[in-house]
Amino acid sequence: MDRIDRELLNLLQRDASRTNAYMADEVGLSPSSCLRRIRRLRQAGVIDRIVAILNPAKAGRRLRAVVTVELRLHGEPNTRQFLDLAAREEAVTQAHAVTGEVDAILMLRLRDMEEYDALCHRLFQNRTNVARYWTMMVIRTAKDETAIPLE
Amino acid sequence: MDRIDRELLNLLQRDASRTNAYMADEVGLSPSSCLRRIRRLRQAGVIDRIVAILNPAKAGRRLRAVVTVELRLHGEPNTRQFLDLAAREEAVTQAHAVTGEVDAILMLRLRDMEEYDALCHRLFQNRTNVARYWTMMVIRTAKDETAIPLE
DNA sequence: GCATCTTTGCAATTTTATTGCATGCTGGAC
DNA sequence: GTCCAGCATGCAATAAAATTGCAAAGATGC
Repeated sequence: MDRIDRELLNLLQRDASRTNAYMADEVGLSPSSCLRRIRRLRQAGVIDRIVAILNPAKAGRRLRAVVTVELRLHGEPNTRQFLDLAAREEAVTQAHAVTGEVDAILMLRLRDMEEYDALCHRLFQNRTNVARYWTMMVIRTAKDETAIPLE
Repeated sequence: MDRIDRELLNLLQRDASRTNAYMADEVGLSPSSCLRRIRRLRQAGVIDRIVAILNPAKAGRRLRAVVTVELRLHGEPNTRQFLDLAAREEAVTQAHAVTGEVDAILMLRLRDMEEYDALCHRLFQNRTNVARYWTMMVIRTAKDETAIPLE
């Protein structure tokens, strides 16, 4: 993982649709060397995957929300069980166990409030292990970056 | 945006590194038709970009945190100012204005607690418009999906 | 039902990725 | 400092993939 690898990763994190020749030129390598480095980074698992990022507005998922969740029964197996339940939901894009006043935090992508309502019923009502939850609807997003900063 | 477009988008959201011929076969189209659809989806902005998703652990950003922020002065211009400040930070991967008990929420990717400490000083200390903030360190991530669910 | 505009598949062409191989560089042992 | 082993590199050839023109099929509006 030298300087060139980091440059390549940064390029790929911004736009992975460019040709190998372009990126080779960008980092000052021959196409073959560049390709072999990228392949190595993939096989080593540094690059997890290459994906298309959609425009949420044009894909019909306009609403975004963050939900913090306090569980009734805390501790590992209970938290895990709740997270697994949440992870199965399409609208849940991220599900984390966290430190602090709450036990878990969910990021949602919703079509409308109807979907939110239905989701709440499935995840937070009676039978589940949820004591309380707080929903924050996203008003405006100033930054939304998939790239991980490399030193 | 018919069934085939949605299938293509779903394929691309999971793995955009496959060949056009493979995806054409997957959705039952000829390579040329498939390519033209994908190009159209890109030009229409439905596909925003194609990016590499790195493995955070192997890229040296092991810590993840969610920070909720209550501002001293609420309202549009103040919120915007804070978000813009936060967005300029490398470690901030997401910055949202939200409804609820707090005004903003930040998602962080950190190398270590030292970086967290430095970030807090820059974003939350004295001169800034922050009244209080609550940090939730991510213990475990059960789901972390970039794909947007398409009906 | 007809004319028009769009999408499709095929085949040819162009571009891009991939590989073998010889060379050069790097770091460690002595 | 010198030698050696192990990699990374660039070049050129090859294989694979993307891209385009064109004619036919399909959808849309009147």
